Amino acid sequence: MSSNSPSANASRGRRAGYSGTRETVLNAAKKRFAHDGYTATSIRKVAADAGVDPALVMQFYKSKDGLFAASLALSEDCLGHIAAAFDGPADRMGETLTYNFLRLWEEGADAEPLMATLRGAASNEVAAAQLREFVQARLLSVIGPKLGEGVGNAQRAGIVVSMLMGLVLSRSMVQIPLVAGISREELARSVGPSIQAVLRGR
Amino acid sequence: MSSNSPSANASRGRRAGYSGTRETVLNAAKKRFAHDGYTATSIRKVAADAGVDPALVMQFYKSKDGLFAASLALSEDCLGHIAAAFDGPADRMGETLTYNFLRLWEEGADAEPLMATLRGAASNEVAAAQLREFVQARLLSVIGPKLGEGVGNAQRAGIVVSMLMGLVLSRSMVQIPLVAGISREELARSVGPSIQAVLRGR
DNA sequence: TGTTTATGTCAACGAGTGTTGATATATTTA
DNA sequence: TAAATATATCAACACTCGTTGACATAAACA
Repeated sequence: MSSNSPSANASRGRRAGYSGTRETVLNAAKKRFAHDGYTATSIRKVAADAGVDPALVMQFYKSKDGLFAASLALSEDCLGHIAAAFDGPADRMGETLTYNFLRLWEEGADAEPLMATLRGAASNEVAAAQLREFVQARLLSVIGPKLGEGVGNAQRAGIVVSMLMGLVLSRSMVQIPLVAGISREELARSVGPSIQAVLRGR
Repeated sequence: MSSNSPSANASRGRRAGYSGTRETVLNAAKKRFAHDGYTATSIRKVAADAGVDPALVMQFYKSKDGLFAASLALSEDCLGHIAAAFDGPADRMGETLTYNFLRLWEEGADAEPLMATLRGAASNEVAAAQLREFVQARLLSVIGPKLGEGVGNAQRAGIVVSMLMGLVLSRSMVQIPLVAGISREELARSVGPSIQAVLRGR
């Protein structure tokens, strides 16, 4: 398979050509961590999924924790859609926020890292810390400013995020039929006004 | 240490005398499963916590799954306090429900089994199924009748329970300071009206 | 008494774990 | 070309895991 073109396999963003096996391994790891949790995911399984020797995974990511950390990395504009929820019509803010929050966790590039973080938090302190930091620091730094500086505003934002994570939990992890069976649109419509009420503090 | 009294160690409720080691082991298992999750909990650790040989744990509970199942068992009147929430003043139903729900997961005899179920659901299908059943069947059989038979009432009850589990998640598992730092009373006061709104369907 | 059952310990099995070092090939660079 | 680096495989290490069978003691029962 020798090609005379100098950089035939230029994968976007990588420094040089080489192979794209690193990403294949990382994608397999993201899937495993997101579906099986931290402890139940083994380097050997990830390697098998990627069709690669386990030692190569270690060579790429140093340790299981290194691979896990790489699997939890979020995209740059991860919170873009969350922030955008506050730019729409003010009276439907709660609904838009709910819809976009669920969407963030359920599809797109950040869905698997976020689910891996959530599942991992059940048995891995690093994942719990990352989720804690994601909610308390990053998410609230986006939502907070939209609420002004009223007393207890940050607290109410934390409560809202917690409740929305509860919906994610029921839908994607526990898969409670009554909640998982509803479309995002309908769910956001049902919950939106109440979310908005909590956010605004009545 | 020989005592001449014939039945010195009569543990309450057990058929005969013997020792109370079974309960000691079960309590150790509940703690481990509730704090570390299913996969990270090993029979050897539980045995060590209980000061006992691992083989004895197997003899008592047959397998790790047997021990896990026993650790998830809930008390008989587990849902009593949840039902009681609907007997108080109607205008504070959401607040009372929230308070009692959080209380159920955070203290008392059922707190550890419930947390073990929640943590276990992240990596163990049995635990996920049990949590699913607990919410969809048992919890809703208590809440549902209190809401009458309006269209979508069960769905809204499922949503409420999911959101309340989100609060538990943030407080006890992820320990997000903003949410874990609030007292149950204050949290129930903040969230109560909105919970009630979701429950009633506006 | 003797028999049965419950309680408890010990050593070991096979399997899976994260991790390492040696080694071989392919690609890039000089 | 040759040197250097990246990619990849293999076998093996020390360890933990759930589980088992043999064996010992203690209590309950006949």
